Amino acid sequence: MLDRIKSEIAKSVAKKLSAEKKLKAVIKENIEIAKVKDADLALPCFVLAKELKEEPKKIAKKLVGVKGRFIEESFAVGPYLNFKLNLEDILAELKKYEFKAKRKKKRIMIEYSSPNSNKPLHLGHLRNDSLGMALSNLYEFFGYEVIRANLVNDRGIHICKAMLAYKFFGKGKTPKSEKKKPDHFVGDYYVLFEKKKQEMPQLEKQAREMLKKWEAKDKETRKLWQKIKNYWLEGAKETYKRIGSKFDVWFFESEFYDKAKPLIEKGIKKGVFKVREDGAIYAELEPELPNKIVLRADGTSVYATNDLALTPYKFEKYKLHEQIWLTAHEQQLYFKQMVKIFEKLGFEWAKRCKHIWYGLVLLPHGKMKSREGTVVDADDLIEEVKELAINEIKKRYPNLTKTELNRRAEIIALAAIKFMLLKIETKKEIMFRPKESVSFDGETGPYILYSLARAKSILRKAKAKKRKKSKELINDTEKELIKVFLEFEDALNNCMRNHSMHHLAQFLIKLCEAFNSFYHQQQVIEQNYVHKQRLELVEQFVRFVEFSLKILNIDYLEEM
RNA sequence: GGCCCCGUAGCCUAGCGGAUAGGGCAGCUGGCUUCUAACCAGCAGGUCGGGGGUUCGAAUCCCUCCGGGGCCA
Repeated sequence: MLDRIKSEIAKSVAKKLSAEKKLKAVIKENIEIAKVKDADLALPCFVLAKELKEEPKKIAKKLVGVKGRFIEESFAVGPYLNFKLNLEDILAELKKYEFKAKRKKKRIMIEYSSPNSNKPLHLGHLRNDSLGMALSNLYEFFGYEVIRANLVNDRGIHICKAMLAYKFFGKGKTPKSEKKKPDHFVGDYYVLFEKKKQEMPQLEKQAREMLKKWEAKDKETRKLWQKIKNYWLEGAKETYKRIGSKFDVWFFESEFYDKAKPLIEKGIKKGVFKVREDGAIYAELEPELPNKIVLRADGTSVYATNDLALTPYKFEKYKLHEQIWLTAHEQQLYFKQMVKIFEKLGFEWAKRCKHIWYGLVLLPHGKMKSREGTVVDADDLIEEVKELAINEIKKRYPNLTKTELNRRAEIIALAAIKFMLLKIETKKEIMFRPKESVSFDGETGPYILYSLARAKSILRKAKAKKRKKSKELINDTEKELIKVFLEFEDALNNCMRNHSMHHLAQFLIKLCEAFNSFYHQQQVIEQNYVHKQRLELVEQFVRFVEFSLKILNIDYLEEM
């Protein structure tokens, strides 16, 4: 929508300057949302000055009085040519605007979440999943065919630790018998292992032996492993469903860790991989990057072994054009190394592997460590926030049914958590302080949901009344609100460019702030009639907020 | 030791080289018989970590130092 308006205005300006095509493009590029109150859009003339070899001030002055579509008035302030727009036209444009993007026909796989199958999802996963889902939605909006993938780390020593603890201390126990969510049931044995290890140091050795047995495909070990894994999977899927994470494909490390041998041999012949004295195989990447071990001296696999097999498989099987790994910052070097290795192995798709990373979610005492129990568990967090939401709802609606109370609280809690994680730039670390981080006031998910609910309430009540067109949109708050809509496309484009959803979240905050100001100052519904344009403005607000929330994968309410 | 991020009021945060650095939380003042007060209006709060450079113009780009986080060795 903004793009169309920009184009029109650039056209008008270019006409006045009798500018060539190239200059017209420069003009369009430079048109921005005005930062001053008495204008809607602005054209800073600095860049034009270079092109035209004239002072910016003079150019702005010369352009005063530009006429054209959408333009109500144009005036110069120093080197700026400011525009007041015809708000009726803009509103009409908003009404016409469709949330459709061009079809690019490129297939992309976005791998996100990537949990370990020995413990429940934690707050870090919530950031990953929130981003992963939102990014997937965004890519789809931009015309990609997105395959959402989850790679489960379901093998390794940590898995065996949980298995071993269960074997020793969990005889006959099941998630049902213990009344525990199955992934927590598994996680508890992992924690128990670390605890018991203090008094039973032989456990560590036994875990390693178990891993060897597992790799040798020992029947009994595999049976136990499958059992534990199924428990975990059942619980994890419940959480994924709850937070709205969806996956088209599940990959399990156990199915790929031992499939890289042919590629490794090929790599050795090509000179990409070398054999170290002790027998370990590594990729020589120095001096550009540190060397990377791809197979341990004892022949066991590392993460890289798995990705070495999985990534080519992904491209081949799913005919991908691009691929994204979404992980925390800590794995940046690792993926740089992987891309380099794939390049050296001669895979042409290597350059279309992207690693998108986000800053860690930290706790006041530092990094989350599941082994030490300093983890904010995803399910627990959602429950806690939900309790807070229940209290708030009860204050307002003491007579709701339990089911409805529960339904609303769930949606509000998830909105609060997801929005908290998405409104901050991807690269930034998030310091999580329970009380302050998940608030319902100010720039929060509930604030967005509340604004939307208010708007929807107006729409419901306005249905029965006659619409009456007023002469014009006069009030400042109406103008400010319309102005914010103009930033919508920029917000989406920026999200795409920076792989950060905060632009869209910040847009929503701004839009809701403008809406609430408008709401307080302007009455939409009068006793006998409804203000037509104001109602249309509310309709557009609802449409844009709903769409944005869908991209962010945040569910909303009709009433709140 | 090498590399990657971050540093904006007490706290959190926005700001694809351009107008008076924009919000939120906490604090203070005011507003619910009018479309939902999870809201709104206002006050107060800033050496944009320090220094240097590039530029007509720097929170934004470059260099350097300091502080925080992470990865590799």
